[in-house]
Amino acid sequence: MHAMKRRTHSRRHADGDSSSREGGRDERKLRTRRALLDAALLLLEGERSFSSLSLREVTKGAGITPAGFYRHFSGMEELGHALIEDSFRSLHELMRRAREGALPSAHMIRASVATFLDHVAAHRAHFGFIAKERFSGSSVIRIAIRKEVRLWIGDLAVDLSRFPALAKFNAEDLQMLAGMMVNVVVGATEVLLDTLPGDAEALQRIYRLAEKQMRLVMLGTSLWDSSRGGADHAA
Amino acid sequence: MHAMKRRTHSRRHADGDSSSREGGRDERKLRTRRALLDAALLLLEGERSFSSLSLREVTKGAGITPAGFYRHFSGMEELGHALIEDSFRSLHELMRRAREGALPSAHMIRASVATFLDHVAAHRAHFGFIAKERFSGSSVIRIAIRKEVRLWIGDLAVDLSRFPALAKFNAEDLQMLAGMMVNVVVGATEVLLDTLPGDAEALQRIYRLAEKQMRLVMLGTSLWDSSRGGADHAA
DNA sequence: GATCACAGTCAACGACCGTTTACATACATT
DNA sequence: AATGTATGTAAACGGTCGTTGACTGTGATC
Repeated sequence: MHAMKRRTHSRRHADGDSSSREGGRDERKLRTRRALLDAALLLLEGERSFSSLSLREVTKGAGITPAGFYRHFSGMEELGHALIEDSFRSLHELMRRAREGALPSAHMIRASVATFLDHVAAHRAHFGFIAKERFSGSSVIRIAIRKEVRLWIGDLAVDLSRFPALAKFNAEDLQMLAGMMVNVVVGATEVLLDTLPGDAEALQRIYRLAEKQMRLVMLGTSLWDSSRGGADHAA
Repeated sequence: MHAMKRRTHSRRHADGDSSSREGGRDERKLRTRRALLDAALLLLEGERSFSSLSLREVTKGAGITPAGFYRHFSGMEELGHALIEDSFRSLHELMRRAREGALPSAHMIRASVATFLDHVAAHRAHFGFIAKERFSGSSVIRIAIRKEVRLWIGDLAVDLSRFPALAKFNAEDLQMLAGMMVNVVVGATEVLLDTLPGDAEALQRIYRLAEKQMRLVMLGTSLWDSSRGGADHAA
C-alpha cells in the first residue's frame, strides 16, 4: 500500500544513465529512507529491542534531524513494519528460487536446511530483528511476523504434499509436519543468532543438530498414520 | 546472592500466630517487594516488553514513590532477574512432582504435555514474560533464561534415558531428542500465550497439535540409529 | 525564469525518565 | 522509655523523549 507516490509525470532524463551520482529528488529521498532503516538495524544489532529504540537516535544515526523523520514514516511503528517487509522479502526470494529446483527429495530437505541457515547467517541483522520482535513487539508488528510465518508454513506444506512418501498425510497433518520443520529451523536460527558471527565451529554444531532433528522427524513420517488421532484423544 | 540480610537476632513473637495482620517490619518489606514484582508483571501482561517498563510506573503500580524502589532492588535489571526466578520456581516444582511419579511410559509423555500446558495457562503472566524476554531482553536476563531452559532439557534427557525403548540413544542424541520435545512444548506455549485467556477451543487445538508433534517424534525414535550421523555429514 | 512541492533544519514545548539528597515515621533492640 | 535502624516520602536535578510550527534551500514543473 501507498508505495512511493508515483507522480503523474515521471522524469526520464536519467533513464539510460544509471551512474547518476547525487541523482534526482526522489532518489535522494529513497537514500534517506534507506539510511533510516539501516540506522535502526544497526542499533538493533546489539541487544537492544526495537521498542527501546528512540526516534531521535535513529535519526541521529541516519544523519538527519528528528523532525525530518516524519517526511518518511508516521512514527517508529511504521518504520518497524518496513523493516519486517525488508526482512522477509529476501527470504521469499530465496524460497522461490529453491522451489524452482527439481522435485523434492529426502536429501534435498537436508540441503535446504543448510541453505536456509546460510541465508540467516548472511542476514543476521534482519533475522535478529524478527526473532526479537516475534513475541515482544507491538501487536501490529507481532501479527505481521506471524502472518509471514504462517504463509511460509503453508507454502512448505504444499511442497511436502508432492512427496510420494507423504501421500498418506492428510491436509491437517501436512500442516502439522510443516510446522514442525519450520520449528526446527526457527529454533536453529535463534541459537545461531546467539553465536558470534565468525564462530564456524558453533555453526557446524548448529547445522548438525538441525539436520539430526530433521532426520528424526522424517523417520517418524514413515510410520505415521493420519487416520489415527483425529478426535479420539478425549482425556 | 545477598538474599535477605538475615539479622543476627530473629524475632519469634509472631511464630505461632500466622494470622498477624499488618505484621512485622520485614514482612512489610516482603509485601512491598511482592507488590513491585506484581506491578511489573501486571504491566507486562499487555504487549509491553520488560525493557520498555520504567521504574517510575512500576513504583506507581506498587503504590510507593520512585525513590523507595531502591530499598528493594538496585535497578530494573535486578527486578527482572527476580521475575525470572519466580517464573521458573513454580515450573521446577511442577517438574519435580511429576518426576516423583511412576516410571515413564509413552502415555505419560502425552499426559505431561497436557500437564505442562495447563501450568502455563495457569501462570500466563510469568510465561508471557519469559517468552518475551527470551530473545529481546538484556543479555544478563537472556542468559539467565537460557540457563534455565538448558537445565530443563538436561533433566528431561536424564528422564528419557530410563526408557527401555530409548536404550539405543547415545548421550548426544538423547540431548537432541529432549531438545526437540522442549521445542514442541515451548512452541505450543508461545501459541497459547497468543490466545485469549478463556478460549477453550483454541486451547484444545493447541493441545492436540502438540500431542501430534510429540507422537511424530516418538515414532521417529523407534527407527533411530545413534551410530549413524556422527560425523559423516561432511558436505 | 517564475513558481511550486517538498526534504530537511531549527528551536521550542511539555512530559517523563533515573537518580540523589534530606527528611519523616514506625518498628526492633536495648 | 531511649535509641538506633531501615522503609518510605518529598523535592529537585539534568537529560532525553516525541511532536510541533515556521523556516530554508533546491530540484521539478510550468
